[in-house]
Amino acid sequence: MARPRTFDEAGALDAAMRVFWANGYEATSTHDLCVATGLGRSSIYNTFQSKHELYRRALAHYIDTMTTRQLTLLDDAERSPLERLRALFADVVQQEVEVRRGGRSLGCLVVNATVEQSGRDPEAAGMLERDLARRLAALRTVLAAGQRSGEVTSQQDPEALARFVTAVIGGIRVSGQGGAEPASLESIAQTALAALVA
Amino acid sequence: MARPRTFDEAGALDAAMRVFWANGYEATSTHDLCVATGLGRSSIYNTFQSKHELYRRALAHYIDTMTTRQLTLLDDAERSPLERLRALFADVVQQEVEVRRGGRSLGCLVVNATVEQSGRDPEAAGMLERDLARRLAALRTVLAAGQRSGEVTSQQDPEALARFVTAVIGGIRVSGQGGAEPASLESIAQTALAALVA
DNA sequence: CACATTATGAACCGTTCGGTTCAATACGAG
DNA sequence: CTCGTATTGAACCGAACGGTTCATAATGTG
Repeated sequence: MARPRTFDEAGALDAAMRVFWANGYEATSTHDLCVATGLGRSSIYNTFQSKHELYRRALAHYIDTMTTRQLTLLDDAERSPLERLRALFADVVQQEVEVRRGGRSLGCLVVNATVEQSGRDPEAAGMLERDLARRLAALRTVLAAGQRSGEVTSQQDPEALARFVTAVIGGIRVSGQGGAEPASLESIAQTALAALVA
Repeated sequence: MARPRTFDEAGALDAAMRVFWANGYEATSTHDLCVATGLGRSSIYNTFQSKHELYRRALAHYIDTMTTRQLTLLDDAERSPLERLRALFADVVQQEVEVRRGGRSLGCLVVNATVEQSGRDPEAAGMLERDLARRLAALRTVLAAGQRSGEVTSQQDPEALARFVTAVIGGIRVSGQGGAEPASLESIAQTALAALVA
């Protein structure tokens, strides 16, 4: 056969994802990607075709990890709908605290990409739209279940409440990037949750 | 004396602000700034020193316009605290609808700068921190007044509620950039407001 | 052990970047 | 009218950009 790779493609993708997450697309140079992944330029271009394609795959990798995790929380049949929502908020806050560097969080790559790229890169915009649709659908389901069981307010329909939850989560992410303390993020989540109870 | 300017510095600054708002800092080239302002390179560098300094001034200009407008709404002695908060949310939603291009909003330059620059540009981070502090202070005041008059829930202290309002506004902005319909943004604001009433 | 095949790093490519220089120009004060 | 000053656009600068080329090195297979 031929000479085998000496690096792990999945590991390189994960490293690239973290660079895009921390710096955004435009501020990340191909040199940055080489340093972060430990690969040479030709290995990167051999494996991922272009910076843009690597970004696409990094974003897909992030979405896959993050949304899978959140949908798992929202589908947890062991908990009541409200408990699942509480778990979702707790997960978001915890994650914001975990990715803190120098007093600020890195936020969420999905939010960062929405802000930086959705108006400029139709391909990224499409990925973000499909991801949002999945998350909204899962939220609508759990919110509707909560309304049926009487735990969740019926003052608005599940679609509106799902949009609200999504917006608050995005707001928590931006607040974390703005330097808000973990306790502040928790209180935001708590206020949002209180708004959802019947 | 000497040869006078043929352009309006304030107008050029406003045009530059819109480019940074739409494209972000990194994706905006000095050529883009020349086209948007109608100035030549030397005029831009004569007047604003550098791309970074022009960004700083553009961000300051945005903050000045936006926060002044919001603080005016929050300080309106003619309205009750809750009505002021309602007016603030309405203003945010209306603005998101107004700056829609190609089905998505441009969001808010303050949010965009927080996401793109706060972890990378300490000067921008400082401006954003000071602006956030001003907005939080105004919100605390009106929320505390609402609690005294019984309009606003006392389940959380004014600081926590102010953080919540700020987060939801940021979330509305990101949702607008993600392509949410105006009606969705309105329902988010409505849900947030409902969470604030006693 | 030799071959076919792939990975790799260094050197290279044209372009664009942010920024500067400079000669030509335009104007108000004297 | 002239002089000094400031503005302007075009030409220019070195550096960094994303991306390619290519000679070299490394390997499983026959």
